[in-house]
Amino acid sequence: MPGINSFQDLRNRGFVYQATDEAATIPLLRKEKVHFYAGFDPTADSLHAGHLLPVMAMRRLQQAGHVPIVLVGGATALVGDPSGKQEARPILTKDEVAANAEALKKQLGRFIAMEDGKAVFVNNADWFMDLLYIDFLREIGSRFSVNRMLAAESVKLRLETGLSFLEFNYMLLQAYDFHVLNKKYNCKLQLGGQDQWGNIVAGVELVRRISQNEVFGITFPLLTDSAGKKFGKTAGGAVWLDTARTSVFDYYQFWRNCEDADIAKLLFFFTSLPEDEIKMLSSLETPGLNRAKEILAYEATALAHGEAEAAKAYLGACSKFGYSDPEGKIKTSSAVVKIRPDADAGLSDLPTFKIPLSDFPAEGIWIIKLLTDAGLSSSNGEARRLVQGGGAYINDQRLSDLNYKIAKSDFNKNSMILKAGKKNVRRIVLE
RNA sequence: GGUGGGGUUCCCGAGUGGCCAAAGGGGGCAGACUGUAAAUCUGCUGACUUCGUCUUCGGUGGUUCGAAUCCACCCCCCACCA
Repeated sequence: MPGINSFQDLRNRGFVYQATDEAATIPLLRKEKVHFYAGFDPTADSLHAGHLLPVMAMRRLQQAGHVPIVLVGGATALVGDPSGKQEARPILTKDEVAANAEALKKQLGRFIAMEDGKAVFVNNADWFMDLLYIDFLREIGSRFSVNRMLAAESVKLRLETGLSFLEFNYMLLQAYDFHVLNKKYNCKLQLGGQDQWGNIVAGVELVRRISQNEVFGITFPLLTDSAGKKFGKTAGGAVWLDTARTSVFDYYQFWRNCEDADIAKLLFFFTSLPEDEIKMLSSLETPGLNRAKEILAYEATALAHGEAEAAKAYLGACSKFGYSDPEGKIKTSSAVVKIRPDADAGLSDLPTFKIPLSDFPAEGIWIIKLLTDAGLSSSNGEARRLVQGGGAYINDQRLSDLNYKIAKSDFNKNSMILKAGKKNVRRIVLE
């Protein structure tokens, strides 16, 4: 890749936490078109924001001309990676895992170009499911030292709370993945989170022992917000890429609501904006910093859900909370500048809950029920507390009457705005 | 298999017959202050048609007017031993 030093690029953007052999990886990525891989275990049917770091790194390397091998762990998900976890996960059925693998593949395709051999998609179920236990033990198991495995940080942690033999095997499986991919695709590099270090090193060593090939690994820092909490979690739990679980609007809002201290880091990781621009944006003073957050939110949302959806979310949010840079004074290469602020167009882009006109009761709709039905609270009790605590708003008027019935007169034409707290908005539409 | 220690509400963790929907902390939600930030302070935090009723303290039975608390059996986890 002439002129591009991919390793340095990753390092500059903060992706590199540890590397097995930095001195060798730098020239490798400069001189060759490298097949590299990262794995995703299909333990759920959707990725969430916490998965995105490796995805973004793969994307960057791909754009620099390297070839990502996206591995979905259809087999390893049946075992469960103990790394970085306090306790064993519930074991999924094979059917669940297979269905999840398909769903993840689809989502990953949005971030990583899959066409024309630009990327390879594999599922490790393809080589694990027919493997014979004794063969595996003899060929692979024999090359592992239990003494060494016990010394691994990820294992040590679990030695205190308990680690089943099933999970203990995970490291061998992941190492074997690397070996298979090295043999089949000449894969030379594995990426993973910081908690994957032990597994990655195991793979590097296994490949060397079996085939004498030199392969490498890079790990990413553990993403936490500045409060040290795990990244990608918010009000309703994880921030999913699946719009059925996390609406585009909420996805946008997740990024928009990041902490000041994290803005530079997040722009580096989750957007493709140039370094200089990111440094400029993240060093802006108060109102400008909010523009930086808008840009982050727009860019991240556009990647996950497309520019059109991201624009809607942007307009919806701005119509509610205001534009932080309405005159476009802040220079940015982001396509967000092309979106025309429109007086009220944004309102219709807010998450909407529809009520058929025919279902509208003559006596009105109990506010508590509507709050719950519209998804702003998870139970009537919670809705009640919300109202009692002064957190419920109808058309931006605080509502304190627990028995309030929403009447047709509360609607503007056929819509009204219902809010739980300042940020959770639902547009209620009669139709 | 033996011995000992455990399984409590989202998590950690108190509670050893009624005052227990269950202390305290964490997390979460909301309010005030703000910039849709952070920090801080305040309130809330099982469900329901909030009068009150119902479900919850590993499981199942039992004792009792009454059990998370006592008894029996069972399941699971941890430590040491084998």
